[in-house]
Amino acid sequence: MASPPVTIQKQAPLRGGRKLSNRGDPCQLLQVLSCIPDICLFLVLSILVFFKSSSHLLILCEPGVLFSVEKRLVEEVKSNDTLIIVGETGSGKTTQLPQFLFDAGFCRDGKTIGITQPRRVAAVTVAKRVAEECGVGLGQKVGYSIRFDDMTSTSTRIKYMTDGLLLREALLDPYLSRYSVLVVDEAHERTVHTDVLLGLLKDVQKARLRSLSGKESEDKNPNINKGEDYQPSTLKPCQGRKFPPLKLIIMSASLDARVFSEYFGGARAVHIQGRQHPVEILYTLRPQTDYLESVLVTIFQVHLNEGPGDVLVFLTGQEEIESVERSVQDQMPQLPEGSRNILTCPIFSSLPSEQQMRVFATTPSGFRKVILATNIAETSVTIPGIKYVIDPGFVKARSYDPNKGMESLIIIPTSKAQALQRSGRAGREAPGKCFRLYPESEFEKLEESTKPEIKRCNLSNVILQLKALGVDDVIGFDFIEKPPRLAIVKSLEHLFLLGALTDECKLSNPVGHQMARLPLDPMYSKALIQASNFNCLEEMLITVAMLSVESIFYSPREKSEEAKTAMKCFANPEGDHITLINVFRVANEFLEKRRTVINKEKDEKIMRKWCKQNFVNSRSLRHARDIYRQIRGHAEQMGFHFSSCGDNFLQFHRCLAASFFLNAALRQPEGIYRALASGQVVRIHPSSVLNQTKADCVIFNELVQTSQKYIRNVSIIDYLWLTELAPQFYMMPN
DNA sequence: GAGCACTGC
Repeated sequence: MASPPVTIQKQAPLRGGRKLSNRGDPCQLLQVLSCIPDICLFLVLSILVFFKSSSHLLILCEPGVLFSVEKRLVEEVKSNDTLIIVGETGSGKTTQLPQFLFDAGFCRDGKTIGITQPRRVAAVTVAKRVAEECGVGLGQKVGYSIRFDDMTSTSTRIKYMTDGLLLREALLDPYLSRYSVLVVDEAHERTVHTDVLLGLLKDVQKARLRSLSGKESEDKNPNINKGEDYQPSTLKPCQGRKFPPLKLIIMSASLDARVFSEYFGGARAVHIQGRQHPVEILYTLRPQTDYLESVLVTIFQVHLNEGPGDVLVFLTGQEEIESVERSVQDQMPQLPEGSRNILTCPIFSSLPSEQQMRVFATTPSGFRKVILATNIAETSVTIPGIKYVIDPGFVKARSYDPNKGMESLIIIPTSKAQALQRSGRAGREAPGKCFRLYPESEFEKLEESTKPEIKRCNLSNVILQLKALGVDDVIGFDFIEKPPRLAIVKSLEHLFLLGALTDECKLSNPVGHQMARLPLDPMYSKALIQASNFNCLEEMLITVAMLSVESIFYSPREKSEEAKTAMKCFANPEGDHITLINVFRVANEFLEKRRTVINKEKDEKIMRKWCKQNFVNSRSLRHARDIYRQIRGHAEQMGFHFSSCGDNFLQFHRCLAASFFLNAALRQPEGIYRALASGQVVRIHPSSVLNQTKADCVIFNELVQTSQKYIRNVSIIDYLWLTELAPQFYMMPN
């Protein structure tokens, strides 16, 4: 296991893309290659100088010619309905552009400029900064709106929000009539929400134009010559209302603006130069057989041979992070005296937040921080002080098999865009270095960009949303990239079996419409609707909220026995669903008993303490409580019949069967289970309370392939209920 | 008897 600490000789950084073989290096691990041609270096430097004296955006129009951008950008927006802006990180596009547009009068008549972000934290932090820059209180002229947290008012004119939230808004206001401009930021990340939003906005833009020209009726009239490139809007007609044109701005960090430009009919694209410092890229000479070993060697090489600065290492998951951390600790004593000053710092999303915060603490003097991160550090979290990035070139990615209805997590090579994003993390404050642990020839073979999420996920929710927006032909919908046809068909089938769609594939009334209104997985929405009929709405509200979050139980390796004992207090022999209800109820009772007045911060503290004692993940529980409150509000608005089954869970279990019938599994002679819908052989996940019990028939909520095919969140049901409660799927032979 | 990247409504 032990790998000898490696000494390497220091090499002069090169410019101009020349390669050096590192003769004389016994390890021959690394080879230097600069990615920054001299001309670029010059440009970046000249801009840096300019930035010192002005906070304005810069636009690069012709080589070497710099314009102050405000006027120019506003002109571009005025003369183009759709504009693509390619801006590097640090260009200030997200904070500056909306202010320019506001000043240029785009908020006249009480209209709003909306800016979408893929992540909640980005929406909040950018809004705060812009409010500060404008010298206004947050929630006045500048505000943000994200799920569970709305900081806007009637006077808000610059509104930052998550893209998912804007999609929800479109359900209530299909023409997004309050917005004069919509800016889709970070479009290159291609999340499901961004992709659906782009398709929707393109449609809204067309429909608004048509509302002005009074040609709305043409869509419905077969006698009008519609020309070759005629594409009717799929939105519901706007019934004589007139809408001003919608300005669309797509902002992307990647260099392939072409995809977006082509999608929007050859829309104009402009580039904005950023403030990124140059990063030197280094590759290995040969492919590495064991990338974790290479990571270790490189960490020590950087530590022994490079100047001061913290190191960021990209790994694929918790297990790798913990293993590398152990190895670094084990081998540190072999380093020369005076060099045993590495401080390792893990960060991944399921790590409790107090421990995550360690990466932001200033490195004690005389130490070098080595941050071991998943791709949470790629976009979600920006860590200061990073000068060196070590990138083995792998990522754990979700993939989805529509045929089997199964998700799996697989380790795959990163894309070029991802590798670029990772290396950029070394150049945020000063010039840096990125060590890619593969040869340059391998880099050339990587995919240009990461496969858009919409091509590798379950589409049921997307399709339900589109149907609710009035898009009936989802297969024909103008996606920027079409998801696999099979995935669409399977999801349509799925929604039909849940009763959300009619035989004509239209949204059913009221079930389909109700399901679309609930911000939940369609199967969970269906469970809530069913629950009214089974007199257990209260219990089902808790259940779907708890099922909608990351795992509730937290079990650190070193305290797994204690965690197991703690979990037993909540366990119910009927299954995981009641067990989750127990956790929610006990936590709630504890809080009710402890609190005197309602004080949000104090409540949180009490909850965190309770969670720690009971090995419950406090972040997950808080999230579940938020979802519970939100969904309860929706259920009240929709006039659901509120009821509780108390401790008589028979009806609750029948309701589980009636809702999750597509996820039923039967026990086989050998103690394994067979999933009825797909015929796959599965096992009950060891974290389930039903693990090692012998129920004949169970329903489950998740089927995940890891080392085996596991079902998670499992409860016992009676086999006969399936034919009784879901005859559309389990027809009895006559 | 396992272990799961990251988001979002």
